Amino acid sequence: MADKSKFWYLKHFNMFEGMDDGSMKRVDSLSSMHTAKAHQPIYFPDEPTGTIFFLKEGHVKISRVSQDGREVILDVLGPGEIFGEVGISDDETTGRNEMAQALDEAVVCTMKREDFESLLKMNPNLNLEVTKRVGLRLRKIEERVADLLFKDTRKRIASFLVRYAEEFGKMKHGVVTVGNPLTQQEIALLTGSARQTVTSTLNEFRAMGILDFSRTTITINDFAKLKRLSE
Amino acid sequence: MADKSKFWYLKHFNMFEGMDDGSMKRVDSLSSMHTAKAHQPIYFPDEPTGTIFFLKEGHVKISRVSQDGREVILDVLGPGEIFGEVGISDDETTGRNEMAQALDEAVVCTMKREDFESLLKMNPNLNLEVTKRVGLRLRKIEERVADLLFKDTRKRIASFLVRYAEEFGKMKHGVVTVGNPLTQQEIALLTGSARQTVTSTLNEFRAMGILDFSRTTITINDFAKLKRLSE
DNA sequence: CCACATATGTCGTTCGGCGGACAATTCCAG
DNA sequence: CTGGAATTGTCCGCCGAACGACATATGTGG
Repeated sequence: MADKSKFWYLKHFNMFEGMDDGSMKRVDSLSSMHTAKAHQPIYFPDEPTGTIFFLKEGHVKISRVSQDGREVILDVLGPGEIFGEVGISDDETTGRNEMAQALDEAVVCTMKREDFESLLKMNPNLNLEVTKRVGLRLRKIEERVADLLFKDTRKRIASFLVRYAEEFGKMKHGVVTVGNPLTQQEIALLTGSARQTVTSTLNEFRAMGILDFSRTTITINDFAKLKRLSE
Repeated sequence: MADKSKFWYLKHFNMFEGMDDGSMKRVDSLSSMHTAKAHQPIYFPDEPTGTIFFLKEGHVKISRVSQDGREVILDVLGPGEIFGEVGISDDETTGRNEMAQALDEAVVCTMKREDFESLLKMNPNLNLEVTKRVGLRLRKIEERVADLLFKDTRKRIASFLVRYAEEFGKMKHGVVTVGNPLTQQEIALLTGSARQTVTSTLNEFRAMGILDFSRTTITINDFAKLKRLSE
């Protein structure tokens, strides 16, 4: 799984590595740390303006709510990811209807966008690192668009499982285990399908011996087969 | 249309502005310029090396082809956009199955990724600018995912027209005109619908007096109404 | 440890819209 | 100007999968 190793590497690479002590102290003084329990929204009332978040531990879902109250999950992020108004311009067209919510116990650092930007200007390597991460996220979501555009529901769900496992899973003796903070309803929102369909598809995959799952964990026994089903 | 002006501004902002002469010369020596006629590919799925492209004039579509030969259009880019392996890591998991193709007469500059990266390291402002652009593209595509996930075909097509007009259109006396290098087939690929559905939806909109169109141009008479239909 | 909330499982109906078939138009090369 | 290629227009049958209804299982707080 050459893909994965790269992805993993990038994600877990400490962004602030290689910074001189002075800058490091500056980072420290400019950022503050927060923790959030599962299902808690990650938005801190005191910081309405552009804020950058660094996800240290746990998982966060980025979602959007439409007028009629329906939710769409745009992305699920893990440790090492940056979110918030990364690289977005000055006024906040943002704040609108996007929200971030902890999926499990999550630890995040926050920093004002202005501060972050000035930090970036002073640290070219850091800046490059950020660009890479955002670029990676761009790829990830492009992949998802491609899925939505030309795969049927079954393939999309398989595809989701593959990518989710590649991103967050742990491989052991050829079996991939993923701790799963997502409900089937949420998987449905991510894959653009109905909750019931997710249920039956998962059960179908289980019946085929491809995977096993409980509420909290997914175990993929036959990764290759799952991958085949997703294409 | 506050949104648009910002978007427009960002896009047309000259990335290399504010660079000192030395760097400017370096940019000049490192990049080369190419032109492509309509339908000409700019790079192919297989293309191995890391190259960055700057779109100076014209429009380019970024698409992907699946095993079974079907095409998905990931994005349509206009002047000022960067594409290629922006911010992607060292080895190229990339080259895979993505391709770029000119939609009309297009002018692009190319540069090797390594050169570009070293340039970025030397020019923090440039780097920040790149990050912003990529971030903007991330937003754009997130918007599209949201559309695909909770709008029906009709709304998606309306939504596409709105965004397309906002990005590339020219407003005059309350009427928006967009030169349109896309075929209905391509609009279908972008919105995740069937060509026939695009045809009839466009005609429906025309019958409603919302817009008018020929093969080469779309004119939107009632932008507000179109926007309402897209939500 | 019990009650209630939340999550998962199953079934059948309904319908948006995909995709085939074919006609009509527009475009372009020769 | 003319014939063929590409694009657009129209009709409709069929199917995937959304959604409602309801049952069961699992977890959580009082």
